[in-house]
Amino acid sequence: MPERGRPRTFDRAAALRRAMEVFWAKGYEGASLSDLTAAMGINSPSLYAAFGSKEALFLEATELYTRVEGTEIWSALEKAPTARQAIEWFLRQTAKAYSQTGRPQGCLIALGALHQDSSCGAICDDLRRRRAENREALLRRLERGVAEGELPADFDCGTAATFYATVQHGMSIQARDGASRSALLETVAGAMAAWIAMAGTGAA
Amino acid sequence: MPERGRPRTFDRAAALRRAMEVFWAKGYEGASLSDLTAAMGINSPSLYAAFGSKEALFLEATELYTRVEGTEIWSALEKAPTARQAIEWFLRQTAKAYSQTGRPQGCLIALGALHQDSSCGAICDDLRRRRAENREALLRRLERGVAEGELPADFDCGTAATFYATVQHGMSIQARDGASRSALLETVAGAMAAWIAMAGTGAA
DNA sequence: TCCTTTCTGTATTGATCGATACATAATTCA
DNA sequence: TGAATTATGTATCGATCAATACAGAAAGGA
Repeated sequence: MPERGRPRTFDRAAALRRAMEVFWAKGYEGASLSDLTAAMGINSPSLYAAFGSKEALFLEATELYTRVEGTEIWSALEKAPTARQAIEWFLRQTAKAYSQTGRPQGCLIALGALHQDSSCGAICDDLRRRRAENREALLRRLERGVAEGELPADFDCGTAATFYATVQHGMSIQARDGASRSALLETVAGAMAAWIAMAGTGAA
Repeated sequence: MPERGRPRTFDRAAALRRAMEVFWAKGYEGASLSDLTAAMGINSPSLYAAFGSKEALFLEATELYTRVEGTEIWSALEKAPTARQAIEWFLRQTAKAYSQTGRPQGCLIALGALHQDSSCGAICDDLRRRRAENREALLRRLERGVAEGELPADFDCGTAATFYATVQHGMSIQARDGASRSALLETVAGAMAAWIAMAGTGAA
């Protein structure tokens, strides 16, 4: 069923990816329509026809970010054979992703919109929800470790999930400050040192 | 030597404090001149006469924040008898400060301006410098712990300072997400668990 | 009292914000 | 081929941005 009317002359998916990069680098409020249209290679009427509004474009961009940029970080959680390795791989992939050159540093979900009082309530709510989901994913993996007997029954999964999620948020700010990969890995080393004490299981 | 000309009719220090609270809640770019003048109870010409520009006002506000709001957090570093207690008090004071009601949550220095690409280069540089100073303060306290024999000679002060500074940054985002004090203290507990492994000294 | 200096309030500046009106171009359907 | 539909480019909308011009008010110095 071919579409009616004049066909679109730009690649919607490619334009969305460019928009994601602009939001990633500048945040929701810091990214102006001029920034977006310039990066996307289109005029504002095309943007509004294809995406609806700046807010809707941002929500699509974060969805793309979650689906594309976060896969290596979060798939590590599932692939790792133990909870301990899951957390360590998760943090190491974070350090790697946050220090890659040629793209914005840190995480769009963590840094995209932190000041609720502005006119971006829905944006802040969406990012907050995604951050909460990240903690939930950590929590589930830790609880699996308890269920499988890797971790003691009294292991405090909630505390550990909160802690590691918070460490990852901090790494976004660290990365924005220009931290090298080795500096980010120092944070990982510190966070994994906590594991030893929390789980009572040594060995590196 | 009395001042020439018509005297100012508002309290400059009180107005600066109001401005600090607005920047704290909304960030540098999110705080408009209208927001600022409304909170300060003055008109924009008075703001410019007294502070110079929005940028200069922000720099004064961060200086005030560092001097007033951070004292309990950073004085804990010096007062604590051991490096271990210094870090723990530092984190506990952070959890307490970041979860106080009736004021913005999280840290102005950590959250005030994270997107450099905007037109706020000097602002971002100033905040980044202050964040680096915070890590340096942690580093000095840890090195003192080594010098005093509390910590082993091969204790990696740099890694630990980076780690704890990053945890504090993460706690700002956690606080912005509405985390309760007990949730922030979970992060503190996780971070202090790392101490046991890093320093090789147990006991709570 | 008059002059100088500084602050205050009103009104406004040019620039930029997010979002659209409108005419034209390009396609499908009948 | 003509009508309907959708996209594009130009040009612009009212609102808001940070920052000021200007005239009047309130002080000290002469």
